[in-house]
Amino acid sequence: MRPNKRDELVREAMRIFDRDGYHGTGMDRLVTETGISKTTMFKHFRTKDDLVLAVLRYRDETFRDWMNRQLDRIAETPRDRLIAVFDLIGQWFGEETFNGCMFIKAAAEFPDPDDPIAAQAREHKRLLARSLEDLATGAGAADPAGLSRKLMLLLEGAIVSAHMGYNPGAAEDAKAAARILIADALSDHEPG
Amino acid sequence: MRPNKRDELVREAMRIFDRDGYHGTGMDRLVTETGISKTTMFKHFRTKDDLVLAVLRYRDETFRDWMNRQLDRIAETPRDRLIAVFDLIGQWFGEETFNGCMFIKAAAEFPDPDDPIAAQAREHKRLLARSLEDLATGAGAADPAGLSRKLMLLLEGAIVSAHMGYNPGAAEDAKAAARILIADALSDHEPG
DNA sequence: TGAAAAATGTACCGATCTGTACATTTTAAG
DNA sequence: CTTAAAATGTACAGATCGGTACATTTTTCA
Repeated sequence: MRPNKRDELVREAMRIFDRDGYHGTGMDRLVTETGISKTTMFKHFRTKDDLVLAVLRYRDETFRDWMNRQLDRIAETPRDRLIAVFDLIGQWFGEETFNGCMFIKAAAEFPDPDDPIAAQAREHKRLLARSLEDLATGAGAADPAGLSRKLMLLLEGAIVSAHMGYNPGAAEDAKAAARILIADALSDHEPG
Repeated sequence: MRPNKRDELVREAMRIFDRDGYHGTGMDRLVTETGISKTTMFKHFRTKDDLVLAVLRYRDETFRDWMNRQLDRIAETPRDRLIAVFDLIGQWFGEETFNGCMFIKAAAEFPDPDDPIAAQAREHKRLLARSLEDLATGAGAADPAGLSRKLMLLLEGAIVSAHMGYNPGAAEDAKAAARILIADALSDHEPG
């Protein structure tokens, strides 16, 4: 049980930051809600920003891991996996604790693009886009990077629409749109 | 000069909130940067949240007004206007002060969906979606609401991608995707 | 069992937060 | 010019912010 409280703190802080926001969550609140002492927190993390960064790294890891594993499980072909992405986010949106994307919200709360937190958020999205691009390549798209970027737009848009609460069927809409874009990208017509 | 300082405050606060975030901007900072006294601020707005709300209302008004006027100016048909939306956001992304969408960021910083600030953000998006739906109806789409929701996904996705800085060509990607979705929505095939 | 490491509780620091009190000055309009 | 409204400056209240000091207790592991 070497770094035990540390991991526990990261997991709990993730939950609380996601629910209440980064600036909206004070260290004292973390103490009372996790039961972990402030002394311990600042022994593991020099600053609150360091904790936020660790939370985002953990979130990136678990989220992409979950998505990749689920995709492998529920869909066979790269093309089907590209579409299944939108089933997964629909499932995510349906969770009681769903409160939008922690990286989009981090970008909103830490406006300086040079801030390591903003950089980590950007990197998470890059990695997601890379995964989609690999699937698009496997599906035989003529321009896999272009298809990936378009599908990322749908993904981000669905997350934001669902989070803001003005489109409860955002995942289904995104899936329908994705089908159209994928069909277009896999057809052999001339671009233009 | 009845409500003069009030309007000036709202305009300046919009700029500063957009740049530094809502929780990231203290009232004292607003005082030093706008030159307006704190006494005056709290005479016009009972709380900071009231000021945030006024800022969002002003932003909603000016943004949608700008978009509608520009659309009328640069495109003739409803179909062309639906596409021109993505030229406009590309123009917006290119502004030096571009820092994402104030409503998406408000939703990120004020997580309670019953908060009037979150409600105002939601309402702004509903109004935008309504505008797109009207254009889709004018363009002869079989399912204008559905097309509007899909285009909103692209719009939100482009804003987020551009803001987070991982896709500098987000507006162009969104425009290309929009062309495909619009063509599909205006064709007379059976829906799948 | 004993020693090192980890975690705790409390009390505190200076800074910043939203918001107020109040007396004074500036501005606008008749 | 007068008068009322608007805006200002200062000073402050009470709470919370991130972060630290330090002595004590708990846990781990050999």
